[in-house]
Amino acid sequence: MPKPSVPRRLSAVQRKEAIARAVLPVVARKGFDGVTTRELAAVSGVSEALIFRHYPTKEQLCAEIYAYCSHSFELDYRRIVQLPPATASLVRLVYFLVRGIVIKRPDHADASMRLLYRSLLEDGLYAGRVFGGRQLGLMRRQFTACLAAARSAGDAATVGTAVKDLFWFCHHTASLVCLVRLAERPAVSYQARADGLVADLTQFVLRGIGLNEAVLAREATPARFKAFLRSPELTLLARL
Amino acid sequence: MPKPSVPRRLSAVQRKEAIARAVLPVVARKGFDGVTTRELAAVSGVSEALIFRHYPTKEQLCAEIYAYCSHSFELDYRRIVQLPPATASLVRLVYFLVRGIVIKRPDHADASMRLLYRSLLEDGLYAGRVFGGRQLGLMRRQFTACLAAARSAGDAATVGTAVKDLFWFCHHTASLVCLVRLAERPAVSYQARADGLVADLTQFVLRGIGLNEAVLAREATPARFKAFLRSPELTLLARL
DNA sequence: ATTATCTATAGATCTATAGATAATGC
DNA sequence: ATTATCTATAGATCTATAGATAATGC
Repeated sequence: MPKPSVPRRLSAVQRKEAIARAVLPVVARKGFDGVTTRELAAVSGVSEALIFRHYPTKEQLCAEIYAYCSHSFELDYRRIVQLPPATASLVRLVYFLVRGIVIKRPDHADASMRLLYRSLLEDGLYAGRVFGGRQLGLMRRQFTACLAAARSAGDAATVGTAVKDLFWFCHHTASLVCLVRLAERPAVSYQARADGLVADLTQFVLRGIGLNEAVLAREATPARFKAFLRSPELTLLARL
Repeated sequence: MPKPSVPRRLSAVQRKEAIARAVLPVVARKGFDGVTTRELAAVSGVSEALIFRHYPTKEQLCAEIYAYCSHSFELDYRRIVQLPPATASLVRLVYFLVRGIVIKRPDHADASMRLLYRSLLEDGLYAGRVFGGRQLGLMRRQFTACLAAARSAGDAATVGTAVKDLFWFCHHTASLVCLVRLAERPAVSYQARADGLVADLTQFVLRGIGLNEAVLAREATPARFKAFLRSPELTLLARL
């Protein structure tokens, strides 16, 4: 827990946000009931009294964290979403989706994933906001358009499942890998590592939604994926 | 919270287990830090003092819950695992795996899923025991044998991903659907419902591991799945 | 003069224990 | 006579507040 060396005097708004930011990872890791206000004060580098000055109750502080975090989920998917609807775009989209979820990110995004899963074990409100939010909504729309294009190009089998559900299945597969790896001692040890795992997962879900082997061999190779990482869509990853 | 009407006097061993059983769903739902010993006493129908007589600390009681629960995960997969290694067996296996995870079960199994996900957000020890346990180990071995058979029969494309990882991907996809539906207000609303969702998921992961469309059309239809439910493997579901 | 911050502490709650009571089995 | 169970309570901890102090901006 990083303790600010000199607890400078800040303006009310600055301090309020500083507290939320400092507290976020701890609450995400230990849960609302798992931390004490004493602890929150310690990681914020201020007294408990000051925390209660900015947030009337511990509960409201935690609510603020969720708000703060769902804002931070506002990622820059624009470049991905602007690609023309086509099979190739679908592969990119899914690759970035999977990679964004699986690859270990800076502590802060890590915390937001924890909050997400924690929310699912509780009221599911925050998770509902994230899953129903603008970002994933845009992704899903693009996914739908691309899959339709892939189907009419003969690149994907038309399956009975609703496209919406297919999107979530892709999302879910990657998400549980993320969750499994959040644990102190990862609960499953995969054969593949890092980029290999992302590649395997991407191929798995692309097959799952019906893309045929010929397309996969052409568009969804590790070499292609590597190339994606050097393409402009990369900006997305930096913030993810 | 069901309160035992007449708190009969039990033998030490019986009471000790009764407490663990009574307390399990509450701890699973609210977490170790989210419940108080007062609450645990209330749902157990005994005094706090009696709980501390049987379990020296709150922590040890919770440890016991995990032990108790991981034992309850010992399911009867034998029938599934005894099927001959073949494409048809693979479809059954995956169907039962997915259904067992997704379909809402009696409260108790629900609780064990919650503990599982909770564990992943913490030390991952319990999850590691479940994932590395005998049951899923047997499933995985059968999965491997069946997939090999399917491949050599020309029913499945041989993909680059390790078979072990493919098994987990199947497992994961279903697991996150389970998690999403554990929340009070389900965070994702799928187009498909209940059995339809299970069928869609099963097809999704079967495609994911490389089974071709011809096989799916033949072996993985809703009608087939329905037939599975009337077959002897059903005993598995009752306990799952 | 205003406002951020701290120290000290109240009041509630939580885990755990001590000692008393009541049910069971020999 | 033994042992399961309860009541009452100690001691620690936790959330939240009151009132004092110190830094900033006019």
